[in-house]
Amino acid sequence: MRLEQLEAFLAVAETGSFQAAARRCGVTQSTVSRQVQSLESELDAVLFHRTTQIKLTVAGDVLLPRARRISQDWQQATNEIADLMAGKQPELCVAAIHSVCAYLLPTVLQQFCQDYPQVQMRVTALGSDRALKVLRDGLVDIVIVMDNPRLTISTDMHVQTLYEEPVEVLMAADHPLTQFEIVPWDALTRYPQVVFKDGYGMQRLVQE
Amino acid sequence: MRLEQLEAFLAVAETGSFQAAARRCGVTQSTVSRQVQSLESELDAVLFHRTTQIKLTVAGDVLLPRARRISQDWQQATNEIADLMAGKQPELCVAAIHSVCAYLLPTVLQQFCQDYPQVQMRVTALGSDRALKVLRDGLVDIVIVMDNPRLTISTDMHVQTLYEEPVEVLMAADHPLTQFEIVPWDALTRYPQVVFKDGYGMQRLVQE
DNA sequence: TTCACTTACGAGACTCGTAACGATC
DNA sequence: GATCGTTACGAGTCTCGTAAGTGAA
Repeated sequence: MRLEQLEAFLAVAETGSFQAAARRCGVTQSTVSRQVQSLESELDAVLFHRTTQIKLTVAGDVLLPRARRISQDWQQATNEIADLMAGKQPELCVAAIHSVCAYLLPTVLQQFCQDYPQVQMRVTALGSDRALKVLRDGLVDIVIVMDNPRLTISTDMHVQTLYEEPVEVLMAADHPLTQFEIVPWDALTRYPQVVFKDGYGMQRLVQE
Repeated sequence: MRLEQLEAFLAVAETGSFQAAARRCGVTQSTVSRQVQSLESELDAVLFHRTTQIKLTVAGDVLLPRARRISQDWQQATNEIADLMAGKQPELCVAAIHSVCAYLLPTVLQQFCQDYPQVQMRVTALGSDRALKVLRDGLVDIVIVMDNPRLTISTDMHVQTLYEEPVEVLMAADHPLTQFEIVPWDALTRYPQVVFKDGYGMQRLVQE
């Protein structure tokens, strides 16, 4: 079944004439005629009494309401997706870790708001764990967090790597770790550290 | 939009795999792939994340429920019409004038019930006017009445001539009208007659 | 290498508009 | 004769399965 056949059928049913239907669909009468015929042969049923004035048969009568709903559903789906693509989604909720909110997001958001002025933006700064939870709960549309191997195996969300970032250690000038150009993890574990509290990606990273 | 494209989309969305979808639809994977691509290009939106495991995009998520309903609607329409054609209409209500009920219907009904044993028949004997009224009210599916020119111009019902029937005049052997081979209408009007009461086609015929 | 999706290709089917045809008024 | 639906025809498009290509694990 092709949608145009259904539209042709609807047009004929509603105008009561193949010619008028053809005008409405922007095609030739012969095309409308053939489209309706295709439909009829697919359903194996005559849909119209082709007398002087076109009238629906019983089968046509059965098809009419369903054809209407199918046409509407498709149109609605088309429109919604077109709106989605055009960025007319009414609201976009973003959660991101504090560092991203502070340094990365401002310029991006400015550009985004310029490109899609219709979209209401909502931005929240959250720790990685909490951000993932609200994403899973559907409270936000996207989150920007530190990479976490458990994410990539999760089946119900889509993960995309934005950029790589070196993790740096801040210490006193006479600290023993200054001997390293690149501090190994096991060396790091031998000294007391100041890190984020539980629920933050960095904390999880160091802990592991 | 073609229905098969929508079915392919649904199959992929529900099985999570193009291959499984192809098996379900009874076609090649490449066909499923192309059908989904057609849909995507028509909607101008990507419907699936084609990573290791197939996941719906936001657009795909929007389409899914509508696609389901369209598919169901079409299937239901198909089934209903097929049932209709197979004569599985649960009930057929017929109204006919008394003469037809007495002489014509019995053999026809017997044949019909043999051909379509699933159909519940309801037959009512009514005068022409009353029969037309119950037809218009949707209380019966078809009526068999005497021809009436006002019927053929009526827009909301379909009229089909079944057969022609001579109208005969019954009179005493010594009645003046016996002189005619065919009694003219204006001669008939000059004598008192016994006819049906109001609301019967014959009465209307004579009156006019 | 395997597995899964995409793409290239050629055969066949489909669809369209034009135009001829048929029926009805 | 005018109007309206159907049918024939040829050009162009689409769709399919097969088979080769591509990318990830």
